[in-house]
Amino acid sequence: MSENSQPIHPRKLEIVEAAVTCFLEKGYHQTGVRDIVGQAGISLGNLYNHFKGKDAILVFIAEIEGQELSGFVNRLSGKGDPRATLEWFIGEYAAYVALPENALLGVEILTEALRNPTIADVFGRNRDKLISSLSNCITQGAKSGVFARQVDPRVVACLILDALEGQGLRSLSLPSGDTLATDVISGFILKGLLA
Amino acid sequence: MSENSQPIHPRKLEIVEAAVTCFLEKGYHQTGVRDIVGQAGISLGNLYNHFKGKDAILVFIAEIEGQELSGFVNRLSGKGDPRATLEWFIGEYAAYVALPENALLGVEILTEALRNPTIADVFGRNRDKLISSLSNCITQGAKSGVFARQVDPRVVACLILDALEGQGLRSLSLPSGDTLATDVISGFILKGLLA
DNA sequence: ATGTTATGAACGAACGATCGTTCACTAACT
DNA sequence: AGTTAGTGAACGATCGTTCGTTCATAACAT
Repeated sequence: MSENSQPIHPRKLEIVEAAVTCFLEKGYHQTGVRDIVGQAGISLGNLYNHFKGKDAILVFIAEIEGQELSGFVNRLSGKGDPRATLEWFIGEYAAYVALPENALLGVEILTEALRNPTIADVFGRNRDKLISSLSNCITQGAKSGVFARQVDPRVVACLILDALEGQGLRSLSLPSGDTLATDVISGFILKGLLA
Repeated sequence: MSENSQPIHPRKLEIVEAAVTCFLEKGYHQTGVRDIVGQAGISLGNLYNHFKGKDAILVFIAEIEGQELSGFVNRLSGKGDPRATLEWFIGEYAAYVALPENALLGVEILTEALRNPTIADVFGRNRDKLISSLSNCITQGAKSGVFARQVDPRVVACLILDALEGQGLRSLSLPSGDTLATDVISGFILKGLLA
């Protein structure tokens, strides 16, 4: 992990924040660096004092996203009751990906990762940590007999993430956060998971 | 549905095919019209004799995708045994979205639909038909007692689609088509669905 | 049959706009 | 004096689109 050997320049965070705003509104490729510096209220050249280029901004954002996910990873890797942990995760992660910012940025990073190796690297590492810890939680539940033993827990973990993220993406087109859907998904997953 | 009142100009299909090739390789926004006409082996101006603009090509592709999905919709809406129909659907749709062309084009259209109303319209209609027919199949199964009655079949239908499409997208990074994963997903869904 | 007109596919130069990036320069603070 | 943050003009490239034009064929009139 890239430790904060030196605290991040505040201006750099301002730029990131402005970039996020633009990426959410127009998407990564539709956003020009001039949009970003305009939103940040700085000059064009100054952006390059803090970032090597446009790409580096998205990489930085992806890394931040990874840090945000570490909260989930830690709890999933903890020694708590697997079923309670999983139920907690589903609820919290559903809420997390239901935020437009997270849903939109997530899909933006995902699609960019399809063709941009640098992004793919960061994204892949973040995702692998999440899948592994979730998969591990399922396995722990199986060992204690609460969950059914899965042939491939990682596939189930992916299914859970896909379902929650898909719902998060879909909630963008809906008036308000549909908590009902989350309950339905949570119930369905638990039924499929319980021994 | 827009019936083929007049057969489509062969050249138009050549352009679409070239565009698909480019979109798969570079993505929609990263592809220039010059890339497309280069791939198609035609002149720049000629493209505009067949399409109003770059946007119209993607709309056309989305419409074709909708036609391809109608096979699934028809069978799901049929009167066959719900469980057999569902199992068939999962297998076939998993195979469908495991094709890189379909997986990549799908996510390309989805992300474009997030901000492009025209694309959102076509995409939304196609998706709604698929969700409705799948949801209907689940409901039929519940009526005949094979499936558990769902509070919201549409949410479950979305979950199924998300799981399959997510796996399809993930299979892009894998060496070969992972049929094991499909079986795992299929088993998990059925377990959650059966009465 | 022959000349005339109409059609529409095909072309590629050119347009104005915007792209990401660089660079020479200034201002401020060590 | 040296370092750092900041500026915006300028660069070459590329963007999607428009335009005037060519040309082979089709339709029609004589």
